[in-house]
Amino acid sequence: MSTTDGADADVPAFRYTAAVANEIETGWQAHWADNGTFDAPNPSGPLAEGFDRVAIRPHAYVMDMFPYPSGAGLHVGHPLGYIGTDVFARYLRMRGSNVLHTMGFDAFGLPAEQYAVQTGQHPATTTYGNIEIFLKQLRRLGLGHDERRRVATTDPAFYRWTQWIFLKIFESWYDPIAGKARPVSELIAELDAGEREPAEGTNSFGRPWAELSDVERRQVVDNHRLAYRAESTVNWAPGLGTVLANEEVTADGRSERGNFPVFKKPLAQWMMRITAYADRLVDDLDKIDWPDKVRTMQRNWIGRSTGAHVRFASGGSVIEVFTTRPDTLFGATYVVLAPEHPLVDTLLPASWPEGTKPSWTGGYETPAEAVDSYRKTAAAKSELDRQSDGRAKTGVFVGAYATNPVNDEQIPVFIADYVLMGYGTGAIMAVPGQDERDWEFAEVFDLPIVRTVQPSEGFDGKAFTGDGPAINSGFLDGMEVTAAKSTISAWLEEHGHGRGAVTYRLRDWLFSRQRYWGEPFPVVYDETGLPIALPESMLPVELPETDDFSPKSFAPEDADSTPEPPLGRLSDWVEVELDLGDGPKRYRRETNTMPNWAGSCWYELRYLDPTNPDVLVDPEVEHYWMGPSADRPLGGVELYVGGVEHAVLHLLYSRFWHKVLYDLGYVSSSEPFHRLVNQGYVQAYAYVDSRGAYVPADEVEETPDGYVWNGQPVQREYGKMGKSLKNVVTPDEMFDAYGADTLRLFEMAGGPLEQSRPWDTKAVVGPYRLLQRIWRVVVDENSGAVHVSDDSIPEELNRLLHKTIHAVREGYDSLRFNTSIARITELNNALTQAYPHGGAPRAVAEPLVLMLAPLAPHLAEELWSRLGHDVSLAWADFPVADEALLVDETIEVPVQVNGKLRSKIVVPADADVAALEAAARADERVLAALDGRETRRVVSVPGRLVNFVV
RNA sequence: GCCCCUGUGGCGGAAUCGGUAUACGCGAUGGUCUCAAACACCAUUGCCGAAAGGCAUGUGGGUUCGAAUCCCACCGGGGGCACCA
Repeated sequence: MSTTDGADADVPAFRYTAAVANEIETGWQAHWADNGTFDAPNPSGPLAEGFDRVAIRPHAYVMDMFPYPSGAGLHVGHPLGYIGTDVFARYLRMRGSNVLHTMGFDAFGLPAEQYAVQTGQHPATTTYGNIEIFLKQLRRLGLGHDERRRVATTDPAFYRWTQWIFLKIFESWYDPIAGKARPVSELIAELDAGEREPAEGTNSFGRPWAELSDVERRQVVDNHRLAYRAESTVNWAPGLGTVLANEEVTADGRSERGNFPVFKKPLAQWMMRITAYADRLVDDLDKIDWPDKVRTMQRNWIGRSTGAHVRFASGGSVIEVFTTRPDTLFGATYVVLAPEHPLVDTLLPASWPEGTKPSWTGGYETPAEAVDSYRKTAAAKSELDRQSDGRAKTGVFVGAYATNPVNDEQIPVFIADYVLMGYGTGAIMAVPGQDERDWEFAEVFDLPIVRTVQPSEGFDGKAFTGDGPAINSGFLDGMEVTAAKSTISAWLEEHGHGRGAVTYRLRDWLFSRQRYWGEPFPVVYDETGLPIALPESMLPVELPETDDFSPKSFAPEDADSTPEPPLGRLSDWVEVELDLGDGPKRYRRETNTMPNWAGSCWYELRYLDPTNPDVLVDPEVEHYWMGPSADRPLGGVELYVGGVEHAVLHLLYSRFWHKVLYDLGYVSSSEPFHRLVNQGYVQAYAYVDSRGAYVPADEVEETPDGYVWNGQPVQREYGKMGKSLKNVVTPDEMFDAYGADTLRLFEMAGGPLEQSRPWDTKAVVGPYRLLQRIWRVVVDENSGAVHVSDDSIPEELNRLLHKTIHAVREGYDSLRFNTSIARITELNNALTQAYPHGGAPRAVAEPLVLMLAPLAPHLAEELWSRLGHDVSLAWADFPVADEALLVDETIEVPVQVNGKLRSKIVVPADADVAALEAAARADERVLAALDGRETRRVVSVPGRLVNFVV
């Protein structure tokens, strides 16, 4: 690293060097901490001190996605977003807002536990050690956090409330009529009063509520809960030793963490009824200020499809299918069920009916054998197999026919693995004429194909999925798709053959994990085996101390293994005697723990009121910071910055929890994060030698012949920053070489926050020079004296100052800090040109320092103080541009001939259309370009340009 | 395959109300300072051309007095989804 050394004899004694920067920075960091500079007062409660000072101000909540405190510490890519929110928060504060900006730690979860297992230390020890390292690095960046509000999800005082929220969710059900969550106690009261019967699918006992036993009633109620235990097909990753949520499994059937194979396995697990919120989660996306990309991903993930259920009679049974194209019903030439569909067994005849095509039977003697064999093959197929066989359509006839309700045609019923039990009704009506998958299947099994939509002219494909008039469709003929859909839906309903229906791709959220390092469930089981919520007074249920915290994992491919929660080994903890109101009794504790997403589902609320022992957040405090407003109709955090990788994980789960809390009346906002920005990634070059091995990137030199390391040529690659690529640059290196302000400025100068950019250490000198030059405007490098003057500002410079203020504010407002930096640089360049030996007017120097403050706060504070101010500039007023000075008296206007630039003329700023044209016509270069030709048209736009068309 | 984003000098990027393309920075080149180097400072720097001028925002078309910006098609890069009926 070649940079200046403050002790170097040739360098002026008072130049801004890395050593000076370090001294200034640690000094101001201590000052801020000692004075609570960034403490944001709450309207009430323990953090209310000083609120009267800010009560009439606007307020803003600016937040980062909190980090996972890994053992590796930070590299220069990590703080990009943290610096961005800090700059914005500091700017808003200087614009007069009470700004809440803080940081916490998301510290439960797999990586912390794996790191602990590897190092043989308890996860608590490693986690809190890592948090210390992170805090040191974050502090050194000069982030203006309200440190009183810091939380860690692993702190019992924090997860007490994670457990409390779980209990609220457990004690709630979704009332589809009210369209919101309500307490289970109200459900029970309504059931007891006979005002309501159990919801469809929740009562498997075949008797009404009034005739059920107590235990049966408990089960019926449990089936309504938003947090419930259910036996269902879940994602089991033996290599991790835990089950996973759908969102944590990649498209090729592996775990997102660790890349282990994931198997579908029926297991009893805790689920969260996020599907009850599917509509609201989709609809509210339109009312929040998020990137389209993330909103699209959430919409796709939820996968709402509007269509209809249609009933096909088959023997004595009814097959209900879901379709988004009820208008194509006349073209339904067969029906397909998922192989696991429960109706299949009742449909099976003893033998193949007359006329069964040999290719439909799979070569088996009876339908039962054929179905049995097909099911086995399908079940043995992994996700990977399914993809690798090119999705060739397979299936088998079940030996039964169904009646198409619209034309009474008898159509065959198949099972095939291209129909999924988990979606819709697990059954489809196949319309090969309008569906590509159905077409392929029809070709394989030689099934009839009927077009019911007239393909557009020139269409030469197979299935036609576009819009067009209905054909071969009886009373629908001639209608366009939309009209045909509503007509047939009405017909189906009228004749009792179906009704409009909506289905979702979203599945309920698998909420239990077989890990030690997570929040214990506040749940016990009695002799019935049904869960019982512990009372609030027993919270937190603390994670028991143990050395035996390693997960029980298995060979990654061992699909037959079964999860074993580590807490299950602690029998003294699991078996417990409690008095839950009916005298002391023995109970068994729940031994699963919550997934690492739990804490991050609500931490934005705890920041607001981090020490409140009575409620998770004081409603007045929540309403002040997050309540709905004109700008934020659903409320929520003003700005939330984090990586796009959480688009359907954290950001979906936290919206769900927030909506439950909203329904139950604990918060006034119905969305947690009003505005979301995904910061880009800092990427880095890596270098490989001729054998393909990575060489240390910081030792590679660029020569005219290419890149060279240790005398040998190497190839440049581009990728993530990381140990394995030997290209990590740490903030600490940058602090040593340049100081934190230079690093902050450099990270923000690289482009808009959303944009990924390559790290280029040698470009860091740019911002470093800028800071040196700003320093030099205020401080004499040789004497150390402040050398600004009290002279008045020359007219031209004053106009530049105010234009700069205007542009810099625009940059800050729109999170395009790179443009703010460019304008600050321009102003400073003008100053150093005009006053090369000092003497710049204080009236320019001071606003310059203030404008720089959000980006390079330490240097700005230092200069501000040297300029004679004895109070931190953190709350100083951001400079305001004088509108009158934004427009010049004369302006330069381009003149074009036929759209080509031919000259520029200087005219009064208020020159009108005619004056502008006259001035242009008087210009010699314009005359030459016109060359005496007649102008056919003249476009004269005041303040913009003149264009002659000849 | 479908959907979304994106393409501007050697590099990061400005210019998004359709109105002077390339602000600002890095790098490069020349200079000042220095015994020398580094640092710092000053100047030049889209391409072709001696100049006049011409050509340039992935490619090809279109709309327009005028297009990096709007429309169509194609090509390249990144991301998401992937038998979801």
